[in-house]
Amino acid sequence: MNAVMTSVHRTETGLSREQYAAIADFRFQLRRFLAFSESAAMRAGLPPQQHQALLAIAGHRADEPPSVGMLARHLLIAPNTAAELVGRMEQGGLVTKEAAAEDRRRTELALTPKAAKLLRTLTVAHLEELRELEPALVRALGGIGPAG
Amino acid sequence: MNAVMTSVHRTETGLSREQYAAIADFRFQLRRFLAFSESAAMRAGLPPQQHQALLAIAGHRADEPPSVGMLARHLLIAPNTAAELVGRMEQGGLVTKEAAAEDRRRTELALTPKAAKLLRTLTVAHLEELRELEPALVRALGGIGPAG
DNA sequence: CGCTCATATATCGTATTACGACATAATTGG
DNA sequence: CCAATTATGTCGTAATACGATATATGAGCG
Repeated sequence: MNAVMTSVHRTETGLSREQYAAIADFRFQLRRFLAFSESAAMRAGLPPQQHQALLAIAGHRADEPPSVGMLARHLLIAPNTAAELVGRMEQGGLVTKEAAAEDRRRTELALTPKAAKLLRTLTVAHLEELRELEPALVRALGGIGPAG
Repeated sequence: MNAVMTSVHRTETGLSREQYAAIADFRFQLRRFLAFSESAAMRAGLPPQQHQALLAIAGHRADEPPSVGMLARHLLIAPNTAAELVGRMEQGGLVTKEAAAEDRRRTELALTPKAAKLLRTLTVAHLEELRELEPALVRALGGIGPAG
């Protein structure tokens, strides 16, 4: 809104209660979306992180075929954690593992039909929910930067 | 749903690889921010959820004074989980508890000076980081709704 | 008023999962 | 071919959220 610093309730530290409230609200909106996502995944019978893994595999860029390490980078988890996650997903019949042809250290991943179907259902629900939550998210984000 | 279906690479299920990639990218951007936030909190000596609790308390709306239940609602956790969280924060010297005057079932919370200082530092860092990440977040969000 | 029900918080045992430390296999670079 | 690096896998541990349960307080009502 205004270029200069004219917000009310500024404390001695340079941070106003409004700024705390703006960030808190943004985090609340994030939690709302994440809670929806977790709930939807669990209702579909998937631990949330396995849903994220399926999404990362399905949405992988062509230059980086799905692998354990690719999952670790995309999900921002340690490589050994990704290996454990993939192990659970294989047990659940969601992915298949196969040593890569060029570099046999790498384990390439593929979704099973079961996983593809689950992910499709979840994604439809997420697209709808995101279109509903987007305004609140953008508004919350906007309340942080310029407005102060 | 949508009026016309014209996106490329549409699969037999009505979801394109681009849509999966768009949602995956949005989640990746969210994880980047959340990972920054967790890392910043840990570096400050705070478990991430305790940082969120401090933020919720500092940014509380005037009509709902900070309490265990208010935290549960704001952080989207069960009331007993919020009670445990507050217990850990009290042990850590971050909050003080006091039975509310009007309703002695409620436990009202207040930040200690130590917590206020930690939160201020963290918030400054978050404001800066959010201003940097905001474009990527908005772009990722925009890639979902209209573009399909 | 006394009783019952609902609400707010607290406690405890359990389950999930991410990590560090470590191990193994495969590739790379001399 | 050997040393270093990379990719994945295994195992024990730690953190924390939850369900079940308990206690205390408030609210409604005959």
